[in-house]
Amino acid sequence: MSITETPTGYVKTVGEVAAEAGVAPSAVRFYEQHGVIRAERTSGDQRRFDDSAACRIKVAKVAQRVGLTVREIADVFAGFPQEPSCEDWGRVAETLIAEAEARTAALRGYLAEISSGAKLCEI
Amino acid sequence: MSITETPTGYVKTVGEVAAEAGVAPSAVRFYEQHGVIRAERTSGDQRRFDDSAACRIKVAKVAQRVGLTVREIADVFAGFPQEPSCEDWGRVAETLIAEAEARTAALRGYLAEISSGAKLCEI
DNA sequence: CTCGCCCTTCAACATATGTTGAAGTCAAGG
DNA sequence: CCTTGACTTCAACATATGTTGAAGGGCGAG
Repeated sequence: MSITETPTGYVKTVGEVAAEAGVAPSAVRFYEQHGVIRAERTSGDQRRFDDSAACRIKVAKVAQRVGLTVREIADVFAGFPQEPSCEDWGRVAETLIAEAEARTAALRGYLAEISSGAKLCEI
Repeated sequence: MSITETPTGYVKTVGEVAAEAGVAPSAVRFYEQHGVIRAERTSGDQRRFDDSAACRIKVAKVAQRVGLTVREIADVFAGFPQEPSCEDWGRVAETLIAEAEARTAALRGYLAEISSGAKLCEI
């Protein structure tokens, strides 16, 4: 009785997700291998992604720009539902922004220490 | 008439700078190769760094955490005086913080777009 | 002047983040 | 059914960021 066909929307191919996310197909496979996105397989062993895949990849690219590794990004998405709600995205957003701000704060703190001539600026 | 001996304070060895900055000597050589720090050479071809070297490296490490590449960090230090004043450090600080905040803003903007259900969150 | 530690270069290795190409398979349109 | 384009895996390559080890040389203390 359970619906086993298209239980969720795993319908997009590698190429479609790649085009949507603005990256190469090889990058899509890379992100899947590293847990940033998830895929089901067709009977012919081809990957099928849901709609959130391209979105996750775009988030990953922006998060990489603030210094998060692919591993760290995958961790943020761990336990993320297949079909995320806007609230789910909101939680991810908070986590990523908090991390970015923590790193910026570390930078700012260290730079303040130096440029105020604290101890490192004994030049 | 010009003073050619110890024109500036290039007196620290690779190992000293490494210990001061908390990195491996190999990393110090790496940063010099990539323009983050500068060295003079002794007659015996050994590197000698000034006091700002360890400081630059520490800044570089923190800047890397917010996503800047070594190349980008070297660019920030391009044209930086050998013997930087606190104002010089202040300018570097402003540049780095501005870049970090720009990247965080990009992350924030993209995430806001998604989690508000704008167009990407048509899940 | 010699001893030992730190320095030198260079090549190989290691990890992260991908890209490219070869060889073969799948799937959708005619 | 058959062609064709997109898919598969796997290995090699590429760049960034370093580390490690070998072979040899400098420099300061005794």
